[in-house]
Amino acid sequence: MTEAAVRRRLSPDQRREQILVAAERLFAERPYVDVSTTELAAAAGVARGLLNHYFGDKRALYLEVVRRAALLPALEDVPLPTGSLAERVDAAVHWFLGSITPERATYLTIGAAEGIGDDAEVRAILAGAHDLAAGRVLELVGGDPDDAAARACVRAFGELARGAIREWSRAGTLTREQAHLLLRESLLVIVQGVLPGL
Amino acid sequence: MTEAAVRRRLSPDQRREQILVAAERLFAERPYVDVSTTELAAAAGVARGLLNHYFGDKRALYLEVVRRAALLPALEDVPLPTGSLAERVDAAVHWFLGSITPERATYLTIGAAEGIGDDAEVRAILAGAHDLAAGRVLELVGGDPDDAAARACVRAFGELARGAIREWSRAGTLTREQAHLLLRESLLVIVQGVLPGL
DNA sequence: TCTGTTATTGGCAGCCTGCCAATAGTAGGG
DNA sequence: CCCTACTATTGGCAGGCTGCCAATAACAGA
Repeated sequence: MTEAAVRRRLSPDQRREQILVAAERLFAERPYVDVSTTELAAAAGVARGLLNHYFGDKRALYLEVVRRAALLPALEDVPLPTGSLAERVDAAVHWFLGSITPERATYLTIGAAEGIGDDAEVRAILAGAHDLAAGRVLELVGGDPDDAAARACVRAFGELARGAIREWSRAGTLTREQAHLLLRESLLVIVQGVLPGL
Repeated sequence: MTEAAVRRRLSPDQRREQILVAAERLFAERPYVDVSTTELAAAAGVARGLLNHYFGDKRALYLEVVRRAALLPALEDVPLPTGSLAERVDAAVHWFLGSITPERATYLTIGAAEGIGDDAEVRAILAGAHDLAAGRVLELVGGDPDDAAARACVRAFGELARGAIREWSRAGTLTREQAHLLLRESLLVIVQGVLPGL
């Protein structure tokens, strides 16, 4: 590849974004250790040292990528639905399923293929993002977002939701309708059969 | 520590086991990259080169540890319960919750705190173990283990189960009874409200 | 055009990993 | 009891990767 060897000077924000985009792609398709900083720099069309300049070290860059990927569904806002409980539950499920588009597929690889290893910082990032999404769902279905136990239940439901979405969107073992059915019925019974009994 | 510097010669099986035990501990409490082979060897009381001799490379050792940890609950067998559907569901949930003892806590860190990164081999290991557990649950509740869609639903339920167990056993945000209630009601509605509608 | 600012680069030093030849426990035969 | 063959085990070498830092060169403003 006869790359443009001319050194161009971008604004820090642009350069930062450029590096993050390249890093997100590489980190998503291969495990952390298999992606070298040399490779990251090449993919971003940048000298290796610049990664350290902008992010400190490789790990910090990685954490930034994880943060952005994890927050994807939680960021978009959705109008609070009205109607019966069944309708609000359906709307919540619809939102969650719809928030996973092909170009957001990176979200699905989160925590799905890594092994053991207790990384406190990564755990905090994921926990925060998942909790945010859980709070959103709890609002949508008309629950109390300040009820710690209820929130924990919905966080656990989030695991079910991500699992179902992976079965549908990656494995192809469920259709979207089947995933929707699974999540709707489960969330409904949680809201009206489990939360009151806590 | 004035370690026993005497070089002792063990049987390959013993040495292998000794290394695996040490590696499981280290890999469980810190991310892969932060655990050096030097450290692994020291923890096992062994020269660094011996790791390569027994496992090939660091990654292979790691995969072996993941494999053992992931298979923990799936390995123990449980008698098929009899009685009503509700009773069988309850028994299945009880088995899953009971399979997570403190000394098996490593199981809970699986896929819970690492970030993104699509590792095909790790994914295959985890998928196999989770599918095994799903098949077990499907048998316990009297479903058809050969129904691909049903199996996918129960695999997704497995995610909920691991999430609930983490909320209970690690975060402490749910009591065991609450986790049990959540899983029982969810599994019940899946078996009788979702699976028939596929 | 020139100059100051700072985005960007290239190379150095240290650590980690995989490999391999050398070493030394240990069992079994004499 | 000694000695030898087998092989478990070690230590060091070479290559690659990472973090750091001083040198360089775009670009804006005067």
